[in-house]
Amino acid sequence: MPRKSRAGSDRPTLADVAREAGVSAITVSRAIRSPGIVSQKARAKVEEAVRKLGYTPDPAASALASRSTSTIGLLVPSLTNNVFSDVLRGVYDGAQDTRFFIQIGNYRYSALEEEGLIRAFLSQRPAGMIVSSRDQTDAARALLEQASCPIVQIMETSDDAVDMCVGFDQLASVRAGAEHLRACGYRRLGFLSARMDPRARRRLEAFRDAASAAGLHDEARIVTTPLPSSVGLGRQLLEQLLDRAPDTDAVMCNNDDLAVGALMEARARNIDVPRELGICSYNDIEMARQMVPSLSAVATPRREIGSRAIAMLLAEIESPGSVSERRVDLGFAMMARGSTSPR
Amino acid sequence: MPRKSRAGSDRPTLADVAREAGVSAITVSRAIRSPGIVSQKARAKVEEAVRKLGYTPDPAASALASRSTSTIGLLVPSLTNNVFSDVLRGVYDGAQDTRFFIQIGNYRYSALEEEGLIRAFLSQRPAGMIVSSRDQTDAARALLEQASCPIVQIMETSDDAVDMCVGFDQLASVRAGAEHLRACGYRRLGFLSARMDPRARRRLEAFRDAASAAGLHDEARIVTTPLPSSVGLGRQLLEQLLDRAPDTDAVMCNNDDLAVGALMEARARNIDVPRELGICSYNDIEMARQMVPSLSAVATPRREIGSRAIAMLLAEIESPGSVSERRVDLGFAMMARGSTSPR
DNA sequence: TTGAAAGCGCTAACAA
DNA sequence: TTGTTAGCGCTTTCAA
Repeated sequence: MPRKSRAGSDRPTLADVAREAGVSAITVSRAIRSPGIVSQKARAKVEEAVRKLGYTPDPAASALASRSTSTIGLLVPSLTNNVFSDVLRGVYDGAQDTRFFIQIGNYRYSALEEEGLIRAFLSQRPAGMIVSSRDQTDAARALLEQASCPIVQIMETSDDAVDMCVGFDQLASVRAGAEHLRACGYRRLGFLSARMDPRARRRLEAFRDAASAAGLHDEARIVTTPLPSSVGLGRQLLEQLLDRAPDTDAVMCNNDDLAVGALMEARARNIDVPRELGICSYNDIEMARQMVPSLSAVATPRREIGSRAIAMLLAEIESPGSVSERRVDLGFAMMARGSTSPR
Repeated sequence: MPRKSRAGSDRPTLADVAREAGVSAITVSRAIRSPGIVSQKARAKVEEAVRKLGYTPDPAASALASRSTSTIGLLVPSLTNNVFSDVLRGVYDGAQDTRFFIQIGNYRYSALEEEGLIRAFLSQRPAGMIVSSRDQTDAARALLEQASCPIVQIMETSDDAVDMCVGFDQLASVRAGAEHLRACGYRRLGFLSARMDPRARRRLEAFRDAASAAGLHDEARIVTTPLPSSVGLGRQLLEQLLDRAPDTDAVMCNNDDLAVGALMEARARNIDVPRELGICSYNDIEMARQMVPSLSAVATPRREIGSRAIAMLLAEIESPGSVSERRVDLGFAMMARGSTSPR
């Protein structure tokens, strides 16, 4: 049966708008996408027709014809983790008022799930991708390398980025924390860490190195677990640490949840922080700063990472090759507060 | 250095797979979408060809031809708020291993932004939508009512849901908190609330009603601010409350951040919790439970809301009309802990 | 500056 | 069970 308006979709199409405006479909398309290249008159007629019919473009048709979408994929290992909610915020704020949509994929700290998501996202021909790890499977890495859209890897700076990267030196940041504790005069340093994903593992390594270099390494004071991080877990880990090595005088925590938990456990045991026990947190989410005593912390630029990543991506989408600084180090800061003090 | 320019159309299509397998395109399509309806032999040939060519379907083409996508839109007012990160987790876990994708829209507590997002999402012909508010603009509400996909409104139970809803009785939950404080013997009840979106406002109203009914209402003890909630803000709000009404003996907080902040401020001022000041939190995220003393709280079923919402949606997408319980009340629980005590 | 024609890659509808 | 045909609504190309 020849062309005839199908039942079901009463939604106006580009052709309907064209008819209404008395121009061709392609003129409507141009008037919408690049108003600058059509005449004033045509544009006005199109705008009027669009308004009158309540026309909204069909993104699927657009994607099919143009072979590109307005989707930006964002892959994160966790949605509960406060770290990533800050990154998310930076990304979403940066994408606000652009034609782009953020689509989040949560791979739950599984490299295999991540690979599946990368595959699925790329099949949509995204305008760009932001990925949170540099620990992809080989297949995932290959997919990213073959991708035809710009890609930003976030959280770490690395020399072997697929395309662009923005983050900070994770190892140096942990060393700064250890050094802070040492400089305060603490000598029996513990380390608490949950969920040993590759990044957490590298940070633990960095702590070992730093402690060793200072002659303060004691493996008995390193307490880790594969469980996901939480405040309650921080309490448990400190308990374990103190069972094993009661004379520990300071503890570095691999994230804020654990540090808050450690602080609470210390309080429950009437251990004086910072006098009897120094606590240094990692990431520095707002809550950590508001504890009593306020937690000293290695502050990481999570939100900035998100906003910088999306900015780089948008610039690169706009004009490929325009981003000259393709490897951005946003640094970190050691915030000395009440939970540690010179002794 | 610019990244690779235009992608070649080297990507295999359905037609390529069909040629390789020696069957027609539609058979490939069927073998992929509903393997059950093609012969064993054809299926095997198709699977082999798919593997050999590394074929991935193009979702845009599929969406255009079938007039439907595998996208599920999820609209939340905030990404930082812990409340919604729990909901997100429930939704994502439920969508895991299905063919559906979750696409999040963050309307940042703005009804106007929400309307824009609803419009944008619906133009994509989503398979379903989950929306977090019942306070849409009239236009947004109209869009939802005309939508041709199932819709779940979450967080509150309401009688005028657009389609389905899952949540709990927000007003009763706050009344339960107020009643708990009264039952403990507290008599001069305060209330702290940040960001007065419509839901927060309704909860404040419910608190006023409950306090009034118990003869315990005192407007001077109600401290609110339009600022977004944070632990630091909880500290400030308690400070304001105690400036205004120093004899306040208990405080209900409109969420956990504020309650933790209030607890910290009390600690900084050496106010004994629960003896001198009772604190009741709202939502009950894990952190609240781990404080010292542990925070009493009205626990809300955030994760369950997410998983139930996605389950209802998937069922309804699968077979429209199959969900009989279209209005689900998941309840709440008053958790009495150390931050309040009978006196 | 505008338009006509030709698909983009897939699926609905019908036919065999 | 399998295939044929005709689009889905848009953008690309090329021409005017």
